[in-house]
Amino acid sequence: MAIFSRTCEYAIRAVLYIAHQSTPSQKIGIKEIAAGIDSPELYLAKILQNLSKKGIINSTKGPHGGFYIQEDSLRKPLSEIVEAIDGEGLFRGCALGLSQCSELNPCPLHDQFKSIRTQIHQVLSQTTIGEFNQELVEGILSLRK
Amino acid sequence: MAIFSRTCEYAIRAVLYIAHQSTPSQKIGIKEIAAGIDSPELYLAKILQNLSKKGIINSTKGPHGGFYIQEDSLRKPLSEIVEAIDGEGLFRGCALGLSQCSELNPCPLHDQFKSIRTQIHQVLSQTTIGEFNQELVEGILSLRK
DNA sequence: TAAATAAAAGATATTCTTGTCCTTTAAATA
DNA sequence: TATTTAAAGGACAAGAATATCTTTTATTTA
Ligand code: FES
Ligand code: FES
Repeated sequence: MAIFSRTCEYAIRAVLYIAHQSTPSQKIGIKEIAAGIDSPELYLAKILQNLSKKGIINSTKGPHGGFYIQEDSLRKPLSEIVEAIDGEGLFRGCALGLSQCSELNPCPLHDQFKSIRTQIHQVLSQTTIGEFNQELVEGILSLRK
Repeated sequence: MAIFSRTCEYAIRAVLYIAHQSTPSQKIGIKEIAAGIDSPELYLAKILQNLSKKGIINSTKGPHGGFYIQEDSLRKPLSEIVEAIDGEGLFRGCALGLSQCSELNPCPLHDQFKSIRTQIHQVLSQTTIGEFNQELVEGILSLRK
C-alpha cells in the first residue's frame, strides 16, 4: 500500500507536469504528458478528463488543443487533486476503518493518527500546484520513474 | 483511500482483540473474533492464517482450539502486522509512485513526505500489540464499527 | 479408536481498480 | 464548408483486493 492510489499518483504527477510545461497559449497533448510522467496514455486521459470536469485543469479540443492550467489554478493546493480522486479518507477516516473517527468512540490508534493525518492534510493544503515549476525546470525535481 | 488496506485494518483490529481477549490457555475462535471486530468471518480466517504462519499470532486446531498470542508477542510493534500485510510501501515508497524514493531523483513531495513517513513508521514501531489491553478492557477504546 | 471440533488449505465468486478500445464531439485550418 | 486534429464519452478487458464456499488436517474428548 502506498499513501495515494495509483490513479492519484498519476493525477498529481500529470498536473504538476502540465503546470510547468504549458500555458493557456501553449497547451500540451495527452501523448506528451503520458510520456513525460511515465503513465499509460489512455488511462491518464480518463483521469485528466475527470480533473478537467472538476475545474482543476482545463482543456480544449482540436488542432493545437490539449491540456493547460489557468494562472489562478496554479495557486490551488494539491489537496484538491487528492480529494477529487481519493476522497477525504486520508484526512478524516479512521486509521483502523471504524465507520467514523471520533473522540467518543476512538480506536486504539486514534490519538497518534489524528496528528499524522493533520500533518498530511497540512502539507497537501499548503503546497500549491504551481510552486515546483522552477525546480522542475531546473531538473532538481523529477516526475518520471 | 485510507492509510491501510482494508485487510490490514481487519488484521490490526483482530490482533488487538485477540491480545486483550485471550491467553494461551483461553484461546478464542474465529467466530467470536469476527463478531468482536465486525469483520467477515471467512475472510478474517484467511488473514489470521497468514499472520499465524508469520508467527505474529498462534493457533491450535480442535476442541478448545482457536487463536491466541504468546506473552512475548505482546511486545511486538504494530509495524510487524502492517509490514506483513501491506508491505513497506507506506514507510519507504515514493509518495508519487516513482520507482524509488531517493535524494538523487526526488519527486516534488519528497522532503515533506519523508518526515510524514518517518512519523508513521515511528508510531507503528513504538506502539506494541499489548499496550492497549487495559483501555480495551475498560471500554475507553473500541475495535468495533 | 471414533466422533466432534476448529483451524488450514484450496477453489471459486464478487467487486473495485487499473488499463484499453472505439466512437463521438468540438475546435482549428485549409 | 470539408478535413484534420485532439479531447470527451461510452463500452469493455484485465488484474487485484475482498469475500465466500468446500474439503482437509490436526487436536481433543467420549
Ligand atoms: S477512531 Fe480510529 S483514528 Fe480516530
Ligand atoms: S522521491 Fe517521491 S517521496 Fe521520495
